[in-house]
Amino acid sequence: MNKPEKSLLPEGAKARQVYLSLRDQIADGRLEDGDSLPPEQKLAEIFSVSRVTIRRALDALAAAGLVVRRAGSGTTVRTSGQAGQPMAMNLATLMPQLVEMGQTTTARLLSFSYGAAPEFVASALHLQPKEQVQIATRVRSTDGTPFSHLTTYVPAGIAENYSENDLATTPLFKLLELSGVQIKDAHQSVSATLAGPDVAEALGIAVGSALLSLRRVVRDVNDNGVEYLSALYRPDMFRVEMPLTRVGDGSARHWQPAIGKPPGEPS
Amino acid sequence: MNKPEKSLLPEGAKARQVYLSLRDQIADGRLEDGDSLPPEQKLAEIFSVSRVTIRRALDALAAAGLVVRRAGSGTTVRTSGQAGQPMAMNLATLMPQLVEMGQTTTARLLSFSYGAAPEFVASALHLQPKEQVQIATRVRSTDGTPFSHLTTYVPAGIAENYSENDLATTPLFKLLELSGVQIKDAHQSVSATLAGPDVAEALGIAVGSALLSLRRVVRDVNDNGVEYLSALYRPDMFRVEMPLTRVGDGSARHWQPAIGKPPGEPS
DNA sequence: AAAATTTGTATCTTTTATAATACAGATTTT
DNA sequence: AAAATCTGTATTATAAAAGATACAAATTTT
Repeated sequence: MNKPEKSLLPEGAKARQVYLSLRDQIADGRLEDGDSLPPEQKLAEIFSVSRVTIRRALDALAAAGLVVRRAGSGTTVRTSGQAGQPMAMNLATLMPQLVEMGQTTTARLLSFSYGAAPEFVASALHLQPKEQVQIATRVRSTDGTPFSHLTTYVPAGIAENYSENDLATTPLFKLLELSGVQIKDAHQSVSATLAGPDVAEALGIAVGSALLSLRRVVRDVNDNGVEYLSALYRPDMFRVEMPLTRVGDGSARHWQPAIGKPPGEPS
Repeated sequence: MNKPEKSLLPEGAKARQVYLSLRDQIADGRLEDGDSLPPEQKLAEIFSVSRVTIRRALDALAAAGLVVRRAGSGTTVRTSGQAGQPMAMNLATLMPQLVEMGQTTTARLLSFSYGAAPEFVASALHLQPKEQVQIATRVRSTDGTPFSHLTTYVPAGIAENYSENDLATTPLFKLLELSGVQIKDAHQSVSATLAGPDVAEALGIAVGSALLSLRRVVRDVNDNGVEYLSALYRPDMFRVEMPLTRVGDGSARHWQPAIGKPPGEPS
């Protein structure tokens, strides 16, 4: 009745550690495509764990498609033929390059309510304490695979200009502008966090997976905060891309974000 | 002095899950400063685990300073008085705002060698297969606390223009320009990953912690790749900040990175 | 074709995490 | 001041992860 349950992230502490170590060696080039891993028995000695534990780690690596195992022959690294490149959000456009990639996204509304703004939202949006905000949580998917978990906070007065249904179809900042809000600027902050149970379930990933975390505060022409976004992205499906140019001369030489130009194609 | 960072996520699978869930609820505002958590017995029922497991999770939260526990009274969320804001790297300058923050960083060289470029480096830098590169791994600290783990790949011909010692004192792109390299542009890609054993040890964090991952390819005026950087940052100490402006009219309205302007102060 | 390797599978033991339960000490409520 | 709550601590039992071992099946080497 219970299927083997091929987990991408080992539950146990040691197996997980071995998995992460090998994954890192593959990711940073210490182990390259086609390289043979040491036999399981050797790995067990290297990591000072039992072969069973090594096995669990290798199972996870194989499930993730990072290695190929063949009885008698051994385990080899396989990084080519990896799942297509993750979706990219170009900083210059603030929008995922969906059109270029021929991909479409769908949104599903997980929760929708009005309530007092949490402290950090109120201060970021310059709201009165306890001011009412609309809190909506959505999951975006591409080709049926969820890749982002979005929670937005919008002052109640503004949020009343669009319907709960609109949220499932239209990007929020479009809704805001359609509502007459004059967006002036935004500030994004990117970081990383671990997936908790609810987010993990919504995104179809293991609890404790790494997530790209993006927070965005959007302000209108009067410097009133109109949107606070807390977004979590699967790092294997989403990245923030930033083309940069070196400008200026001599000691005034500095970096500047390249605008309007997509990132250089990988040859 | 800095305390040895007792953030230690629980080893066990369930305790870790509870810890992450509660931590997330605190992080995203569902639980606010001063809020009382349900008593341990209630939490055990809510999460369907034993009180012992709840206790381990709360121990970790308390060690991380996110909650305060008082016998008889209960456990309350404490987010104020938290460790100061993380260092920010402004996109517009590509440099951490160290001067403004009155902070200094030191670098420690973990490894230094020459070898064949890993495939992904070779293709990103447009190198010949097997071309020699200098591979250096450094850890940067601020006030004695390590916050980033940097691995750089530089073509051997270029790398010979500076010494191993220079690496510990000077940002790499400065060394490159001092070496006569004319940097034209760069491309950064930001994502997230989990800390493996070696990185975890170097950064003084637990294995399996979330890390901000940044990859940067720097090219010179002839479009030759001169540096490949793979950087890992502690998310509690480092963020990438991106100020953005809405420009244009009507349907041509779009986002643009704001340049030369530091992010708005949080009042 | 035989021998040596290496992965696949199975069983058993040991260790560790979790569960269940009880009660003491601190704090608040009645 | 007594009762009700809640955290702190301890004990024992059960479940899960890890270790140890043996051998079969696939592959490579000799």
